[in-house]
Amino acid sequence: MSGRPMSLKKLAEHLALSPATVSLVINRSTVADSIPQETKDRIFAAAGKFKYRPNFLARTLRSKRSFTIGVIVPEVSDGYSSSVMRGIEDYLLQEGYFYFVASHRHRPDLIDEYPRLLLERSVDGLIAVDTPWNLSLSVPVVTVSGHNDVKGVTNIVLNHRRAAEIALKHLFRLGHRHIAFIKGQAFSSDTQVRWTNIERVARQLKLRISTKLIAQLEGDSPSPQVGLKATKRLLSGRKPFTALFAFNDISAMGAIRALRDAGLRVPDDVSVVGFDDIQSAAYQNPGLTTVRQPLREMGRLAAEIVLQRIKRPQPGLDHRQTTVEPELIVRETTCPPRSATTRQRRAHNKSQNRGR
Amino acid sequence: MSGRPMSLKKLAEHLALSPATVSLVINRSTVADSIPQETKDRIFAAAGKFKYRPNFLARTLRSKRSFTIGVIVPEVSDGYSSSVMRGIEDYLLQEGYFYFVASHRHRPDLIDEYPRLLLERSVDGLIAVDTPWNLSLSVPVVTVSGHNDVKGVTNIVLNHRRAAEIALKHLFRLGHRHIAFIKGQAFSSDTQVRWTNIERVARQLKLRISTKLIAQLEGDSPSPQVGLKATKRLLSGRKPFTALFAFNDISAMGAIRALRDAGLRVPDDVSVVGFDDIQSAAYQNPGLTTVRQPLREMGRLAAEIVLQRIKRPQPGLDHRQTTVEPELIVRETTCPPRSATTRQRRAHNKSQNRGR
DNA sequence: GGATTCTACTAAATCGCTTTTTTAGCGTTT
DNA sequence: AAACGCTAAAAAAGCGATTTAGTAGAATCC
Repeated sequence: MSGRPMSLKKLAEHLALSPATVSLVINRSTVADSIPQETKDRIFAAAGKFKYRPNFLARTLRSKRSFTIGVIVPEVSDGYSSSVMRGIEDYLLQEGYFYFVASHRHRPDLIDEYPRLLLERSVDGLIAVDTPWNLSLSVPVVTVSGHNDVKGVTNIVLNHRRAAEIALKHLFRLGHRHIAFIKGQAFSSDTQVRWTNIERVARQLKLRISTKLIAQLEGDSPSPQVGLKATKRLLSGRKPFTALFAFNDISAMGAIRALRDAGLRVPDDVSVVGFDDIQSAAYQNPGLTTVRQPLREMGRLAAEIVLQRIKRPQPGLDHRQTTVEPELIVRETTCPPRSATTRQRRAHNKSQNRGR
Repeated sequence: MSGRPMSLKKLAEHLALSPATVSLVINRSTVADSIPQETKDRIFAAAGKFKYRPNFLARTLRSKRSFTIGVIVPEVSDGYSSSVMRGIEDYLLQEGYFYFVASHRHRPDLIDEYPRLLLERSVDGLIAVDTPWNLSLSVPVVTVSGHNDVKGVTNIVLNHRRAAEIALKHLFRLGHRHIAFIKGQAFSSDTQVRWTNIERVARQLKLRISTKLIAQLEGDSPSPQVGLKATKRLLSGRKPFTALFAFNDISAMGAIRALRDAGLRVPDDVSVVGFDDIQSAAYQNPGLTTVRQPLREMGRLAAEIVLQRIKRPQPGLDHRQTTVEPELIVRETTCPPRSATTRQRRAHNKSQNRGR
């Protein structure tokens, strides 16, 4: 009917009140305490009748709160980010916030640019997922799997020590002694910590990691292709292995494909352990054994923390870290190594026991 | 240094010019044509020096263009939506737009509420992915896989006739005559069209579809679980089938799991065809044969169309439809039916040929 | 009964920009 | 010399809210 949506001014005019009064009442300001209930009722009734909704931009411009969060991810469609986003969204929308998504695909220029652009759009806070982060900004920042100690940034990280432990111990107990590894790409924020912890746990288990059995993911495609290639390099190294610990589920899927293509059976000839437990991991054939990261919970936690920090900024407890726990999900891609290796295992086990 | 970011007013003051002049020059308004280059240079120099960036909200409040799109999806982490979103994002960010994401998980109240909420946030346009749509809004709307004819809404749809054709003909040529089907959930916007076209093509192929071999997905979980359950129902019907055409890849994965659990081999005992070709389809073991929807392209197209309609609204060509083509991706979950069935197939083929 | 405190509001200043309308000065026509 | 048309810029009116400071009138206090 009317040209454009009802504005505060028109509503006030209709009520024969000033815009100030209407605004105060609608926002339940304490200043409006003295206004009689009758008048308040009139205001709410009119607002309802004309379906008055305050103009979001005007309100934000004035009050400096946009109820908007910026989410920066490497890639929206890679299973990892989207699981985290699911958790972020759950909480954010429920709390009346919306969010912008920007995916940088590991391009340094975009990693640089997006935070600025989002800040320009007055986001109240930022969540960065699996993205290297060094910026200290004027709004709260929470990273998921970020490892830099930056002022004003809260990092949500997995207990990587424990993750390495449950995966390696699982393989070790099954009898594997020749384990190959696929490291993450240099740009992934988890690559470094993950590897450091694997080395540490391996030392503790007295497990020797052969440099010939380490391959690194290369290229920024989010597809299993990169894992396939890394595994081919491993295979062409001609040093045998009975198990493979991949950097993530996606690369584990590529690895399995490469192993099959090479005529090896999974898990009979080579056991494979993935990382993340993305949705499709459970529905691989065979089901992928993997180290589960509680991605959705991590996203939710990130959202919770960022909102909490927006609502009441704590000057003291500014930058800190929150750790979440991994869980080993044993499915069908791991089993004890076969035949020849079995004897080897027994021998190993003996010396192990003696060592204790 | 300075408390808050440089504003137009302060910049103008520093230049001893009025805000109006500075605004006009910076926005390259034709009104500023008469202003000498020297002055313009001074303005740009100062803007650069103080890193002046116009306040986004103020600008939007005034000019009524937010350079923001709302994207409504059922679920951010389900492979389908995220592939589409990838395409949407590619184009949008490249064109200087940002987008809000809202996922409704098929809850009718949210499907109702989000468009309003997004409009309140002054989005310039809306993209709805796999979401039933009846609203005619004040901004351009583009749906991906929406099938309602609504004023002001452009639908991007797959050529479903062709999709049914390539899938069924593939199975038919392999010799399958007893094909089971998994229909989509009632809330999915493709369910109806997809099924209508399957029936049409089946008639054309003189292929009888037994009602006992139709199962419908139930429940709104985005996991393969629902496909698994549907397949179990199919299996318990005790009517044998040699092939299964699933509603999507996710349910196909669940179906494969159910078939294996029942001791049936895929594809030797039962061939399976999926739909969508989400990322993980290629990396299933065996690789999933599926009808590929160009999801990313559909997203990109949606973004292109919505921006185009924002930039120059065409009163005449308002609501229309754009069709994209499917492609059959043959991997490893389909093969001719076995032994007993083979004879059957020969017989069938003969009568088929005679029929022509 | 004058001062003080409430009550019930309103005025007006922002927020930071856009955009139409004016203006002031100067050279050119007719 | 009055009228006109440029040029170069400024004034001012929004956009639609929020929020602080203020005020008129009634009630209360001493």
